[in-house]
Amino acid sequence: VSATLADIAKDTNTSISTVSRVLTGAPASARISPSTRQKVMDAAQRLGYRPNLLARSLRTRKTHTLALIVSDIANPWFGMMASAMEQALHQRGYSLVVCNSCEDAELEQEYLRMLPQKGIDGLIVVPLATTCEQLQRHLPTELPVVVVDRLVEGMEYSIISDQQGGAVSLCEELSRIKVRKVAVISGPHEVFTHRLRAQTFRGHFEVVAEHEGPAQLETGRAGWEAIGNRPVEAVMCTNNLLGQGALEAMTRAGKQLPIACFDGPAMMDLLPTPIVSCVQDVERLANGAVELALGQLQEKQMDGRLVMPTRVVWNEAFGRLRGK
Amino acid sequence: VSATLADIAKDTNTSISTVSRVLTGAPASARISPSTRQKVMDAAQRLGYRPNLLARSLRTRKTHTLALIVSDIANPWFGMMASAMEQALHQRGYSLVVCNSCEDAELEQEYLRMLPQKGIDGLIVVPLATTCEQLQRHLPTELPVVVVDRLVEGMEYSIISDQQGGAVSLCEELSRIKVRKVAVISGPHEVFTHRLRAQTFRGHFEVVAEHEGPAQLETGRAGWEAIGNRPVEAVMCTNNLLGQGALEAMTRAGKQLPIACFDGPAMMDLLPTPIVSCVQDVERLANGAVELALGQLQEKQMDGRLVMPTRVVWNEAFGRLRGK
DNA sequence: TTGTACGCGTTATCAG
DNA sequence: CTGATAACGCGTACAA
Repeated sequence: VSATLADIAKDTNTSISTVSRVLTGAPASARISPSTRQKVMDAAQRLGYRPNLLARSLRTRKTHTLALIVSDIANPWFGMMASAMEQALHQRGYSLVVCNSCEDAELEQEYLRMLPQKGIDGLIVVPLATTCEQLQRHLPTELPVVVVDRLVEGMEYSIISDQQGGAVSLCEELSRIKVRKVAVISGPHEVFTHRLRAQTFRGHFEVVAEHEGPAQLETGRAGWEAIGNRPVEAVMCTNNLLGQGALEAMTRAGKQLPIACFDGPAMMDLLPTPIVSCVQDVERLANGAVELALGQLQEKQMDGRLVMPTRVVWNEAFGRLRGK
Repeated sequence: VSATLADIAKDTNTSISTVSRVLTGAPASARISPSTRQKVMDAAQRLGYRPNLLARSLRTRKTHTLALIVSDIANPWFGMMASAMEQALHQRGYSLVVCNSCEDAELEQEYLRMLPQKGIDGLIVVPLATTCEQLQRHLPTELPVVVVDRLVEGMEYSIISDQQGGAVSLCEELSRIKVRKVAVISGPHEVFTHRLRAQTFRGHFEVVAEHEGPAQLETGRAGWEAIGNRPVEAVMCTNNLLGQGALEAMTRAGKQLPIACFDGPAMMDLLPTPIVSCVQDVERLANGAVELALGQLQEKQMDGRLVMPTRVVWNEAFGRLRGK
């Protein structure tokens, strides 16, 4: 398809190695006569030479490609994360292949098995797997892995937000508006973030209704239904999708209870329902994860467990309740 | 890192070729003695053999990897598209690398140059480039390319939604509620979809205000501001982000003019503002694009220009205006 | 300063 | 049925 080193060597009456040296521009190319170098570079230009990165990767064992595994990149939160990662990576000459585990542990394992064979330099993952053993079973031990938004015992590199801090802030905001009894709608307890957030919620309020399920819109809706006519004063959700689902169902039922959730819905300012949200700094999470992954590649000494701050925001409706 | 064909050959006292034949399971493996085959498969199992797909790709010139270039995967619409594509691809044994062109023509060119070197089997792109020449300048002519959501003169394979049909439907809905004068907020006219949609809008209504800019939230907000106190009866936007931006600004200004847009905001049902939206079937677009890309790889005969239907939906507030 | 030769792990051709 | 052997395109000791 494209000219190869051999083509250029032939064209310039030199050897492949010389051409390689010139074109890789490495220190080796320092000791090369200006004349041949010029000759080679001209020919490369003229023949439209493009290095075959596959071949190079086979040789150097570096693909300059990372993989990202998340449950579903259609989730806007993961979309933002992936976007930020891709940009950070591209800037440093890396590509990103994305994988949807679809909340399916089997599928996740399949990716875990396949990706190393494809040759990736590192892996960033928001895992379903909860143990290091499950995660690394099929991975070469020397493959850099970064766990994002989860904490997995035994995994050295991870980056998360301050879950408890954020959850506590949410609780405080609800307390401030005199809430005592809440409903908690939560993602799977096996999942780090959901478990932590729900726990914190329980510690602060009297939980008169609780619903658990996949972290999806549908669970949020079902969660609202499950409340029935119990005397809840606010609804707390452990992520954005759950919050949105609960909000939908609640609105449809003509109610406007305050909602507290993580990474709350876009455009909440336009909604009449009081919403307070603890938002994670997705960009910092993404950049941090990239940093950790690439840092491992350069065997850099780093703090392996990063914790990012969160920020609590609320919409106007909540602001009115809250006063001042 | 992992066992190679050579390792297995050594272990079983056979040759690399035999091992390869057994393990690739191709028709060639039909003529292989059951005994050696068993021996080999056992050894492969025992040594934990994993084919090095890089080496295989170098040989076969197939990477089983496609690339997707979009302006920004953080845009939920692109997120959904990417997600659907990835799932369709994974099902057929392909991976997906995603690239954000960030609405930057230079960056797009950079990806166009780099991706073929990395070895991809095909490319799916929602291009900024508007001519075939710009698009294919750096691409090997034999690389399968599918253009999504745009029409580029000279590109054989593309998949779009029925823009005019959808735009007309939107107009009809507005007409039905007696709208005559509208504001049009549009993405760049160079971009196929924005141009077509805006044109159709202009053909149906008296446009008393028009604003053009990058297809971003900010442009939507600015678009609203630009209306000033002109007598508009509805706001028409050429995509989701613009619609959302306009909606925000309008709500903040305490107005509730009807909004018509494409791929309208999530959760519009919860909003008091009347919204009518023409939604594209992202999944079908995604699956169709994958079909077209993989079809080219198998040299399948296909209709190269697919047009998908759209669907008009509205929220309750709009429904009330509209009546039955 | 430059060229030769080998290896990365596969697939594919051609003898035997 | 099986085994050498030659690619694929590139990097790099080692030799000249």
